[in-house]
Parts: sequence; structure tokens; C-alpha cells
Amino acid sequence: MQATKNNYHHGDLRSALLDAALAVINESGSSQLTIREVARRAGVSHTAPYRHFADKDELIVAVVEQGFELLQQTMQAEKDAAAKDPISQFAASGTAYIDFALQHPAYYRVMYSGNLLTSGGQESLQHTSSNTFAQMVDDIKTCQQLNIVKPGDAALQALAILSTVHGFVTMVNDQRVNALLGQNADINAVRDMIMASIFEGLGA
Amino acid sequence: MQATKNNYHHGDLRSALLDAALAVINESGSSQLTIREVARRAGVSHTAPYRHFADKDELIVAVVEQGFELLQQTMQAEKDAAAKDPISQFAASGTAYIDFALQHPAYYRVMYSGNLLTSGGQESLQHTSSNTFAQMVDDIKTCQQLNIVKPGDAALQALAILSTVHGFVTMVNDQRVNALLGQNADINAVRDMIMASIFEGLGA
DNA sequence: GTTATTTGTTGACACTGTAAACATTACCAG
DNA sequence: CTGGTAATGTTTACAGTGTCAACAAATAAC
Repeated sequence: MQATKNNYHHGDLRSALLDAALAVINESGSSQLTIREVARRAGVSHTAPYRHFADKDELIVAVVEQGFELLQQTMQAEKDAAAKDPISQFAASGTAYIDFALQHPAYYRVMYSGNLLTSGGQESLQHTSSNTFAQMVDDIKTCQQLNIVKPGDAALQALAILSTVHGFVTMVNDQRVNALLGQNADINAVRDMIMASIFEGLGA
Repeated sequence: MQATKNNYHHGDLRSALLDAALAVINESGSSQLTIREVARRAGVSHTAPYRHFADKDELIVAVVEQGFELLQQTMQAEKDAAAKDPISQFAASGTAYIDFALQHPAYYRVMYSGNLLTSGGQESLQHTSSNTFAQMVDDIKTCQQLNIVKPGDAALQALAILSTVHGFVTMVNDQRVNALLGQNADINAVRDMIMASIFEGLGA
């Protein structure tokens, strides 16, 4: 099963389809994401994808899962590269999350727009974001024990932070921030301000 | 032009189509929103909508605009009902915004999910949210002059708040909050906590 | 090396968005 | 009232979509 060309069998069609799906979303938006177009880009017939995904939902879910894996990796890498004190670690997570969302808008959009899925596909990806969340809660608890974050329900604190960060990157990716602040807005400056206000709110 | 029944002419088809569109989104999600289904619900032929909307995008944009009007009205009503000091006014706005999003998830989802639109339709609704935003900035500036909000770029402060609020309601409506906190989470309590942390961050 | 399994193709069907041609109703000037 | 014109709705048609069933080629297993 190697990726030799000009074969009847593609070699790694599943990956190729996922890549193509992401490319379509990047170029034309998720409303143009179509099984037939994805197949076209992979150079196969319009029903070939059905050997790898039961339906369109399953293809989208696969892209979402791949996105969450990449997010997880990105955050872990940033944490590894940062100083080992809890504050730096937490800051690294947050910045990595935001940067991931802004550098991979296609991924992020699919990951957090359930309206793409036809029916109950949503459930199958509920679990995907819980890893990230659980990690956040752990980090906050660690900081609380060190008295560098004020006490309180760590899950609620994590949720508030996630709300801010998620809302921010969503608005940036949807061009809302540019619309509201003007085209010349310095997104990185806004990001830093938002991170700062989060830390301030934590009482660090 | 009155809405008499059983007429060849519908009477107020445009409104009926908008209502039907919203109902579809509520019942089946925006992925099921289809011109033909909307026409079916309004009891007209599948091309009748084209006498009122150039294409599907225009129908969606009309729903979005209607949503923003309703949001504006809701916020104004809450402000009118609240105490007249700036803090109460600002709190009323925020709570009204959140409550609107949670009580009209279908509206809110369409209003803030650009991926429904095929092409350049996004531009036509960029202006819609700027009213709300401008109002927020004004309110913050007022509070700053009264020394109940700390100084700084009011637009940035407004953006941070909007990020938090938008992120929160988005996650609630997408079932993310329930997934992360558990089904028995008290959303109103979370909302109040988030509002409190916003005010804390403002230095009020 | 034959056979079963995996992977891809062809063809079909019901559904969608949308354009063109046509029909009915509302409205307005005389 | 009467006609003509604009507004509104219908029918028909076409290309594109998701997905199923039947078939074909390549791979893997014995």
C-alpha cells in the first residue's frame, strides 16, 4: 500500500481527501465543501470517498478530529518551548491556542461550526475538545495551589477564559474585528491586550 | 395588499418566508435551510421566493438583518427598564445581549455564521453589528469620564468584552458548555460569573 | 495461483439552486 | 368601469449535489 502514481488504487486516498477538503474550505469557504469537488481534486470518481467515509458528515468529522490533534500538538510544543513555571506554561497554552486559530482559520472554522453537520454528527465530536479543556483546568488548579491564581471553581474560570479566547479568534477569522476596529488594526496587539486582561482577571 | 387567505397572491410572502426560514433553522439546523423547503412551508411554489430574494444568500442576509434589529430592540428595552446610572445601563446591555443569544439561538447562529453564505454576501452584513458595537464604545467612554472604568482604548475594551460574551453564548448554543461542565450546569450562574469577571476587569 | 477483500468506477435517483417562459392578480390612468 | 402595465406566483428545465446499487480492478491471504 504505497503511494505509487497512475494506479487504480490511489495509495492514500483518505489523507488526500482530508487535505482536499481543507483546501476547499480555505479557498472557497465551507459552504463550497462538496464530496464531489473533493473527489475531483483527489483525481478519483465522485463515489470513491464513500469507501473511506460513510457520508459527508463523517468526512467533516474526520477533518475536525485532525484539527484538534494538530491544536493539541501545537499547544504542547509551545509549552515545551516555554519556561517551566506555571504562569509561563499557561501563557504559552493561551498564545498557542490563539495562534493556531489565526494561522489555520479553515481548521478552526470547521472545528467549531456544528452547523455544517446534517444530523447527530455533533455528538461524535463533543469529546474532542474536552482534552484541551481538562488540561486547562489542571493548569489553573496548579496555579491556585501556588497562590498565583485566586481561588474559585477552576472549571468556571477555564470556561470564562475559553469564552474570551474562542470569541476573539472567531471574530478575527470572520473579519469582524477588522470591520469593527478598521482594516489597519494590529491583531497581535489586540491579542496581547486580551491575554493581559485574562491574566489580570485571574489575579496573577 | 392585505393578507387574505386562499389568494393567488399570498399577501405577505416575504415575511412568511423569513419566518419559515427561522423555523427550519430552529427545527433542523441551518444545514437543512433550503429555498424549496421554505417555499413549501409558506405554501407556494419553489420559485416564488425568487420574487422577493435574488438568491439564497439574500434570504439569509434578510434573516440576519431581522435578527440584528431584534437584538437592538431587546437591548434598548432592557436599558430602558434598568436604573439610569451608567453601570446599570451597561450591565443591562450585556445581560440583554446574552439573553437574546440564548433565547433565540437560531437567530444568533445565523447572525454570526458567515459560512452559510456562498460568496461575497458577507460584506452586505458587516455594517449590521457596528451599531451595537458603537453603542458599547460610547457607554464605556461615558463610564471612563465618570472614573468608574479605567482609562484605555475604549474600542479595545469593548472588543475584549464582546469576545467574551460572544464566545460564551456561542459555546452554550453549540452545546459546548454542557459538554464541558456537565448537563446539569447552571447556565445562568455561569453567565453571572462571566458578567462579574467582565466588570472586575473594567475596574468598576 | 486461486479466491476473498479492499478499493475504485459507472449509472441511477431524488433533491437542490436558479433561469426562462408563462399565468394570474393588483393597481392605476382614462 | 375599463383597459393596460407592473407585481407576484407557477411550470418547466438544467446543471450540480449526496448517496445507493451493481460492477470492475487490484491487493492480500490461503
